[in-house]
Amino acid sequence: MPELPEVETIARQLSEYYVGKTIAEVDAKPARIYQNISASEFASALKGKKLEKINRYGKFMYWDAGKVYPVFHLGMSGIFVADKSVSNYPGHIHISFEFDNGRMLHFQDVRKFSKVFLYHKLPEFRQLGLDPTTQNFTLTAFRKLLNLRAISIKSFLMDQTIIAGIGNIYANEILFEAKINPFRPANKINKNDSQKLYAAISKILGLAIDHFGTSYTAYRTVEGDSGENQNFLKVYQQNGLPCMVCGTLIDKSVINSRSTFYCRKCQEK
DNA sequence: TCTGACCTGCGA
DNA sequence: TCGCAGGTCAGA
Repeated sequence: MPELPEVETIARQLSEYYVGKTIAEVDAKPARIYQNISASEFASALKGKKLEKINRYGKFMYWDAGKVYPVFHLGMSGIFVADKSVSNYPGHIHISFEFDNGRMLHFQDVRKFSKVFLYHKLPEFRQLGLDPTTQNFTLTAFRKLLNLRAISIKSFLMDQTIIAGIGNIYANEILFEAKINPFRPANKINKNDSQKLYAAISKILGLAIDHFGTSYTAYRTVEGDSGENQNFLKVYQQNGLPCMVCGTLIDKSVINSRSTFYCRKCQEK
């Protein structure tokens, strides 16, 4: 599910509602989502802890709960809901937090592809590449990364060890914005196009954050609302519809087993 | 570098 | 009933 804009939206809402509050109770049901800890250990480690800060790196969200750091990757269908009444699938709630102000927070994942970790020091995410919302993501750094890889530019954008946070929806939208064919090898992107691509990454992700993310299927905000960015998509799931720029019908293809949407005219090879 | 598996719900 | 879906990773 969620790519960088959706995780950012959730992190911002959780910060607003829950930071500064103490976790009074944790009900963590055993599930395969726990990676380095059991559900019961996760619950007992967090009970009584004050939620100091909520951060995000790429598609990972991590909490600072006073020397305890739970880390969440939301997989394809993981969401946080403020109240069970806003959940479409209450039977798929895996963790429930009760805060000292009486407010509840539930973690739900229908498909159970999420991952939950717990660390006792600040996580560093060394296995991940640059987060495009950080200061380290410069045009110079981006061009260096491009030159190193012969894989398709779409695969490049979605490789979390190169750039952290871009998934299938935004890879398609970013390439359309930059007018670059998704099959082009990353190391064949020239100087002019690398500049356009670099700008498109920030623009598309920024707009999606402004629109509270894209709700194509499972994603909802903490309050159970849909995001709004699905109303602004130009190519993702638009196959067979005319391109907004030139009118050519949007094409659908497959790259690395993932649906790929692009305009053959605007994004010529 | 690519494919299939993981899991469940939905729409054609 | 079947194929597909925002992701990741092991294994070929």
